[in-house]
Amino acid sequence: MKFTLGLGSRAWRVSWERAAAAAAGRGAGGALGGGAQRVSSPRSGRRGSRLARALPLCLSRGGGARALPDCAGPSPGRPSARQLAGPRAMEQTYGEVNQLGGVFVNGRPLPNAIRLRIVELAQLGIRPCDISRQLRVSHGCVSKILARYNETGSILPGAIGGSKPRVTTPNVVKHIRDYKQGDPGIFAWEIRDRLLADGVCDKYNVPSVSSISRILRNKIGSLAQPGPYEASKQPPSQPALPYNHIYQYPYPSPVSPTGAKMGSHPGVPGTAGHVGIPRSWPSAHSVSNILGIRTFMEQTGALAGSEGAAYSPKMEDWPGVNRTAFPASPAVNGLEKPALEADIKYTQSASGLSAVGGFLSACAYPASNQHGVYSAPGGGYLTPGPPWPPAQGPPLAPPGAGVAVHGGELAAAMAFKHPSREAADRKPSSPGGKAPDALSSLHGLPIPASTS
DNA sequence: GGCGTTACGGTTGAA
DNA sequence: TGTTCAACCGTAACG
Repeated sequence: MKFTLGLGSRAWRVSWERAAAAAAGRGAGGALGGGAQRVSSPRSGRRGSRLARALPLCLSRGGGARALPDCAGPSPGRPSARQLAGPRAMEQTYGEVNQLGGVFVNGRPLPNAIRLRIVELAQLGIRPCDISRQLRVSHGCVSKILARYNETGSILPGAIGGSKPRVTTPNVVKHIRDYKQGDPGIFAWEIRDRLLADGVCDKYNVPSVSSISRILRNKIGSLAQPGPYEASKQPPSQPALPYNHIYQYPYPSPVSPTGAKMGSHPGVPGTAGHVGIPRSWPSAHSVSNILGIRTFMEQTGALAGSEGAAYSPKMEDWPGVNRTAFPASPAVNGLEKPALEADIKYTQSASGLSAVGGFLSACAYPASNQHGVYSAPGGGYLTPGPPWPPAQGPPLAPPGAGVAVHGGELAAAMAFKHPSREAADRKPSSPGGKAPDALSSLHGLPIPASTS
């Protein structure tokens, strides 16, 4: 059995048997805890011992999974799908399987649905190690996502690629020059203070002293004449705080979903009035943010399974996710439709490997859709093991329903998670203990006791 | 056994 | 158009 994964224009074919075998090889129970064989090696050689490298997802013509011999070779850098050549290159595209049996795409973020699920389970009081096993995501990743969420309130990955917007805009350079001309003996730190005082920059985009010094040295130099850079490139109406919408990147209050709902649908400018947090660059989107948008989308019927061809299937193309898109769409109120589609489309089978068929039927997404990459492995993220979900409760992700949480439910459940939450709120002191009542009804999921 | 940290190979997109 | 660079990613392993 196979399924096709899509990553942008790349097609990823993944053998489900490979994933299943990778999981089964580490214990029939599915959970790593008991049967997992930890691949242990000295740190110096750990890269060469990566199971993911040894067990790439390969697909032969006959449908049987096999490991490409060259995948485990000593050559630096495992060949990527793009690098494969030959008559069967089109067939031998693959993702990777981690030690837990989960499928991931190296270099690419986990799907939002998984990220959301991680946060959700953590807030249910499930320990990160259990989350890791259940979702088949490495514990480092779980830890990372939770840490990020606790820090920023965002479950989304940071902006990948691109460059940070320059803080030394022509306007800033102009002001620096003015300051220097007005007071040739001014220090860089004084210029910095004046940039702040005059509102040319704020604390998030003010150039560093070293940058100012560099500007003074390189761009302003003798102070005699404005450089061609400033003269020719300065826009006629440079905003005083060109990157404020970036640097004061806010995330909405979980208790005010209204703004989120009406937030940053593509083309709809985001609303202000959020609390800026001192994080300079990466994007952030709160869970409630996403859910708010989801609710909005649900209300508008946009989630009725439409493909939304108008939106890029690439997560980085989502405004607010992609660094590039920040200026065009603040997206401060959450994900746009593509992000929602990512969650919606990322279906997971609660019954895991035993329900591959059902999963596949629910995963009829175009291969060109990147989220299809995760839509398939999504099932792999779920432990096929017996105790999850508990038999007495509804599954975490009913087949066909996907991992996408119902916006209203999770929004309510997440509402307690205020951005300014304290560390004490991060995790229950006793993982197996009671979760807040608001959470205990989330998805109707009973809070499982600690498995250890 | 759980978890924070980090090296590593990979992807991405602006310059 | 192709390359470089610096951001990010998740995994695996260490401690």
